[in-house]
Amino acid sequence: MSEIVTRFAPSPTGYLHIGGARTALFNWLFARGRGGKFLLRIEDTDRERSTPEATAAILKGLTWLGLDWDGDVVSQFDGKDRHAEVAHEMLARGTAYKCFSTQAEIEAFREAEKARGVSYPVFLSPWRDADPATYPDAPYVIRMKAPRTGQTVIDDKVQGKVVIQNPTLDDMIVLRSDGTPVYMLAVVVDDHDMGVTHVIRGDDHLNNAARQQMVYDAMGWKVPVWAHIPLIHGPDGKKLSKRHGAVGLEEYQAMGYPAAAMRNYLARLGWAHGDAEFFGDTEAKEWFSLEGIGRAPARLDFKKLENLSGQHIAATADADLLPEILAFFGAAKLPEPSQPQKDGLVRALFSVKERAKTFTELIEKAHFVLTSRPISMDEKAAKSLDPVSRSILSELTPQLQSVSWERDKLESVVAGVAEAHVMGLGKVAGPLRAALAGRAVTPSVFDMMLVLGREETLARLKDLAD
RNA sequence: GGCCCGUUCGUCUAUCGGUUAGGACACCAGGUUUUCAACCUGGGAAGAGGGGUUCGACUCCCCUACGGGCUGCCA
Repeated sequence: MSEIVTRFAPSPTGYLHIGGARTALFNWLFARGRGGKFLLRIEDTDRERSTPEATAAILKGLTWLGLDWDGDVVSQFDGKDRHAEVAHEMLARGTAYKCFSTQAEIEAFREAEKARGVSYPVFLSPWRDADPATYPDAPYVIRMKAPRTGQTVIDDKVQGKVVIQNPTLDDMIVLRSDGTPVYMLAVVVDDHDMGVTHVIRGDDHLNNAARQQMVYDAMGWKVPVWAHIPLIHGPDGKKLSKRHGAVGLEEYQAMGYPAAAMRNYLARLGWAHGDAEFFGDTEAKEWFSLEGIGRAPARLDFKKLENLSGQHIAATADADLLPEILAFFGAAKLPEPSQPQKDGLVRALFSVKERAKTFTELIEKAHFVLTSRPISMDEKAAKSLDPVSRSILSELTPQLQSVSWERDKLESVVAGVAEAHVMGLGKVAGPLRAALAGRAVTPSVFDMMLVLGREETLARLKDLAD
């Protein structure tokens, strides 16, 4: 058994689409789990729509997602001479021919057929079997001489055997009149030349596979294993589009989802391994198989993503979490934290990582170490600091001055004050929370005091008294 | 229009002819609780519809409905 080679081949027409990211992930998991290679090729043969910025965005997205590719990024456009060469080889083999029909002629043919009630006009070029002696001195395209009868069977690992009737397919153009290759030819040539053994891609290419398989056959090349995966839909079940919100992968990073959670979630979208829900790369690589891919399109479910995200944040070691959080600041276009803020974050991490579902939530809860005196109060915090509460806090202050700065000691001091006023701990914790963080949603007040230290804690309480 | 693909709880899915159709997220109720989150207990919730095949169909076949894809000298 030879080595497995997969590839991801996006068009550089914008950002990295979330569906594309999943396709890339599947290819990556399949190759990496079997000691194979995962290649990256940019399908930039459409010069008008391809931009270097888009290519950069795709590489950036893949890098963030943690999908590393083997070798250099291949530009499909760079292979245009090779593609043309193959087209001419097909010509020489008699599996392709020059077609001098103009676009206007073809258009007119389609119009006429439709007017006659033919719903799907198949253009049959008059040049298919023409005598070269009759060739005019005019621009021409090279068309593949596709089989006119019989059927083409795509043996797909996800969709099963898909049968296409050959007469429904016209002789597709492989080389345009300006000598540039068409995508359908370029993919096949590139996949063959790159040694791709498994083509895992969106099922919008399922029909294309038939024509591509014809090219493989025409050139006498080995057909790769096909696996056409269903597309991802929006939460409403419709095709994913911008109105659904996040379609670009970078938006997910900006929303504060860790890459590991994205990999986990995306892997489970349209693929399953029994009841496994929460897992890391090691398991995913080991478990991933083409057989486990579902046949129906899956919808995006942000609630589930969020849940997985929270689990991953909680399960990640502090040391690994920090660089990700710092990268998040950049992705979310937040000002880079200062050194003291970073230090505070490190000390506070234990108190926030298990209660944050995203990095956005995490830094919101870590606000108490990111802010500095005087603490500004949000509305809810200000509301909890009524005169009664303030006076209770002022009673607390002297006791905190002398207590040993340990969690259980702090707890008993605060509980003691609450008891003295015949109230629950919550009645004291609320205002205390506000005093320390200026917010109503924070980690445990005791954790905050521990992180802040005696001096800062007292200073924040004292600010309130003034 | 034609061709191709799909259809299990609200969502992601398990099941690969014989199960009380399982899990996860979400939701509801209760518990725990210093806020949030987490956690514990319990609950409601599914095989699109119709025909076959079979001793027996969510699983196999056909039809319908619905959804998606393709139908370019785009990728």
